[in-house]
Amino acid sequence: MTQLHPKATMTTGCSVERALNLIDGKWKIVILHKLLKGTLRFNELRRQIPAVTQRMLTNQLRELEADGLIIRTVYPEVPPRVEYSLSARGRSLEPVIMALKAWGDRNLSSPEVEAA
Amino acid sequence: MTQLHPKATMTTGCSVERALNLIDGKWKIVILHKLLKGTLRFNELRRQIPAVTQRMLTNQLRELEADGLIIRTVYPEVPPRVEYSLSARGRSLEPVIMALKAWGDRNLSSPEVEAA
DNA sequence: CGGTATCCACGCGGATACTG
DNA sequence: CAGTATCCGCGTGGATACCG
Repeated sequence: MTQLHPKATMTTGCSVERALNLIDGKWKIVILHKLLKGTLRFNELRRQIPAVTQRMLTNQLRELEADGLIIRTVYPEVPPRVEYSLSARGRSLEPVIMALKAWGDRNLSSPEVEAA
Repeated sequence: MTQLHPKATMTTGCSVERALNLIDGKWKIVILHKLLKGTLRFNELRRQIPAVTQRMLTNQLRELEADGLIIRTVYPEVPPRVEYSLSARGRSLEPVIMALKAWGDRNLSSPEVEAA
């Protein structure tokens, strides 16, 4: 045991702060976003998020699992196969993720700024 | 120069990742959430977010300002007065923040609810 | 009041090597 | 394929003191 992800859940502050505790970490939202489209294997996730390292991906996946946002399924096959999918709780974050994506598409795709 | 907040903006990954770069940091979303209700002074923000330290609050506010999400107004008065408010861009994040808050309220069963 | 400046600890996170 | 293990730099962020 490397004793990573020593957080899982926290109980401080308002609902916004507490919600953030579940989705902070550099890659959680991105991972959840990818999984919205369907179940993915470990290396499929890696390929879809090139900037993440293996270590970090594992770490974030473990935290997401510990928080009940994703489901990790191991198939005891000869070439190991592990699939990650959203739990009901994780899927309930879809409005948040899509709102964030919509905002990103609108505010970051266009180089123009400050449309007051 | 303390050389803090050396990020401001990044341009990597998909729109979700890039959007996250603007709102990562432990307190940004919380700050934006508080400012949704109206302009606040520095110490008013501190009081509304007890867990944040002065240093971090300053840091996060500077980054938010650099990213054009909030507006910092200094009133040259004898007891200094600095007010923070959302920019148009920052206010456009309201759907994201409210979606997150709604999710937190529903999934974390918060003991208290604040009026939107 | 609204910050800076400085010191310092800790853990995040990258790089690399190894495994069942 | 899907991880662990280990090393380690560096940024994050707390505590404290000071300032205009």
